[in-house]
Amino acid sequence: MDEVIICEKPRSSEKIAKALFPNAKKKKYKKTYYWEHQEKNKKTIIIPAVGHLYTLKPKNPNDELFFDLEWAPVPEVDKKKRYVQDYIDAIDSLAKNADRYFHACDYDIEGTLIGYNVLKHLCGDEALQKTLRMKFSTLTRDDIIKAYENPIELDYGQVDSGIARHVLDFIFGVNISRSLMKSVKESTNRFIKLSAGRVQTPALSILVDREKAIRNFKPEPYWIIKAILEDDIIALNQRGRIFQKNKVKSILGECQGKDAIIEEVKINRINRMPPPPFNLGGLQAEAYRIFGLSPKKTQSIAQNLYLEGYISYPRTSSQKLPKTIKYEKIFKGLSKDPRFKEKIKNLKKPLKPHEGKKEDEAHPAIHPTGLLPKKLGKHEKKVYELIVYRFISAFSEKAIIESMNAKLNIGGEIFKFSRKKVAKKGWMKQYPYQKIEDEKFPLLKEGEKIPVKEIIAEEKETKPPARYNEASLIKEMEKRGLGTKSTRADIISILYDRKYIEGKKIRVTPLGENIIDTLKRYCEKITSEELTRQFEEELKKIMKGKTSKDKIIKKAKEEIISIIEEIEKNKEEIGKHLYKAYQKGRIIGKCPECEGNLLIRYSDKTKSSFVGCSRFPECKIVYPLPKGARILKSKCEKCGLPLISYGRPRQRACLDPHCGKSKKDKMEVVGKCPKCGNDLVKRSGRYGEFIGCKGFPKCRFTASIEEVIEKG
DNA sequence: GCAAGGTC
Repeated sequence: MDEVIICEKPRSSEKIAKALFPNAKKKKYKKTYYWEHQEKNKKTIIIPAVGHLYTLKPKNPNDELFFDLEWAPVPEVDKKKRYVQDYIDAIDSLAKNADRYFHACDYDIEGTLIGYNVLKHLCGDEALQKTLRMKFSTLTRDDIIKAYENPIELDYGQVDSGIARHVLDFIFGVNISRSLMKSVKESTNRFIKLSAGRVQTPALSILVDREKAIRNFKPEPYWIIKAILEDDIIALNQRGRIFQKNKVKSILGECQGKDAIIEEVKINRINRMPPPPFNLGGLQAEAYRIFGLSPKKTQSIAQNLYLEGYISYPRTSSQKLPKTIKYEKIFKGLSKDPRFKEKIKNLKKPLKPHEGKKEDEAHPAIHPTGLLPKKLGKHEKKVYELIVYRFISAFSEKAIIESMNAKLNIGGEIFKFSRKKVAKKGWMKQYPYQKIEDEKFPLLKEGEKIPVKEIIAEEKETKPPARYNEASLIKEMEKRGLGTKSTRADIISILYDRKYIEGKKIRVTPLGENIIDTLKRYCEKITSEELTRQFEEELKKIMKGKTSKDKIIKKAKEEIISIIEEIEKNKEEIGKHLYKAYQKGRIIGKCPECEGNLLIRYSDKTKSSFVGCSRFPECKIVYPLPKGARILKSKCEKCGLPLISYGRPRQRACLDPHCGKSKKDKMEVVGKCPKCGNDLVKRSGRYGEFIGCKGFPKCRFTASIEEVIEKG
């Protein structure tokens, strides 16, 4: 009897194989691995997918609108994912026509669909009829064995809602994106890559709202009143921000020149528990805070560390560290590094981690495996150590913060001040990224009178809300349920790629704002979280069998048709506005030679960006842009053009590569050398300007300017 | 080309 167990990914196939058949043989197929176990007359194959092996594509790519979709192998649709082919081939050649199948992918909608598509497309005609579902919530030995011994039926509600999720995202996102691009193309004959989607558009909308709030913000002046006393004590008037100037005057009048009476001195001790172990979002936020690494970079570093076996699975939302990960073993491994050992020796037994609230059915929080890395890159090392120290901290003792809060009465006005110091360092000593406060507590007694050096009113301004950065945007998306732990960083990078947003402190470009304004008018739903909510509800109904996927898809199709019709009707206006906004965002300064603007342009011929004048072809001013160059806000001191940053390590220079160089170096090409074919350039010599070959001194061809003009 | 979701 042949038995096949289909797993979602290589890592889980290994765990499942080892749990069910400790003696199973690990075998290789091309670059992939699977497990084989022979027992009496039963042979079992445990074999992995790599996430989705199949993806949707339009049946007919020439369709105006894409509603007719079919499943196609991922590598066929996405050339960057050729590695998936080996996994498909492995299943195709090893897992066909078995006597029974186990669907052992993650127990969620996507996992169910991953396994379903494998069974449907790769395992032979009858495979799905011979399929049982393993249901487990953790990849622990006990859970896996239980799931194998008590399999359930495949839940077709789950399958259908998975299919519906893919279809809905595709027909909304792709069709609306295409219609936006089409309106630009047809009204301006220009191509700009544009996109909209259930997750990226609401994310962009959050940023636009913030952008508008910042723009519309009117700073208001306010005052805070401070009392300066001895021992560097600065006490704050408890009224906080005062917006009326005359009130400030009257308060100053009340308390100026008077002594302070200490009304109250409170000393408190507060326990500060260690920070929770990392889930992916937490790691991304902390790596951004401490090292300035982008969430996408952190994610790919974590993925590498995981593949090398140094850390656990990083795509987790859990902040829990269950005993089953075997604390002792991990610490034993880590202790081989003296720097880690130094911290680990401070841990008190029994080992018990302080955990966070968030859970993940499939994986524990990110933690080191105990296997020490041999050689790591600069950033990899930083992220790895961050994970290790965070892990050690979770097992460390709480810290105790001692605080002093004092209330002073100065001429009837109450002033407050507080001081903090760490009374017991606990985990703070273990986590090198933690600031340890150590303020001195002045000796103050209740009822005592102390002199006041000065009372001052400081004028300040209310500040606009802060801009998001990548890390804080990920947190916001997490809070609103937009995207998943594994997609958020990628979605933000799409917003950058499309030039909807720019900068570390994220600013929205005119194009980004225009996309949102346009979609708000024609398809408000896609700009808010509403579409995600609606999907969630409908998918739940499909799952419970309360409605069918076909009904839901049909409804969505009608909705999209009416949206696209509206866009189509107004395509002239939409397209022109989008293009104009796109151009506006590309302006980087004034042209030094004419009245035009300098724009970032793209050459299809050289497949690279450059800077050129908006009055082209009348004005032919161009500047090259090195690959990966960024145009800075600051200007060149010599010529006023913007500065650029480029190369590795990053260096700064004027946009004009000839800026600051003498005229001699600025070679103006006037034609081809008749002698050697090299460029002819204008040069200046002792007797004025002349034309010479660029190949000098190899080629010594020269001519006078008049001669060249004469002969053309 | 266009989405969002899995994963090496």
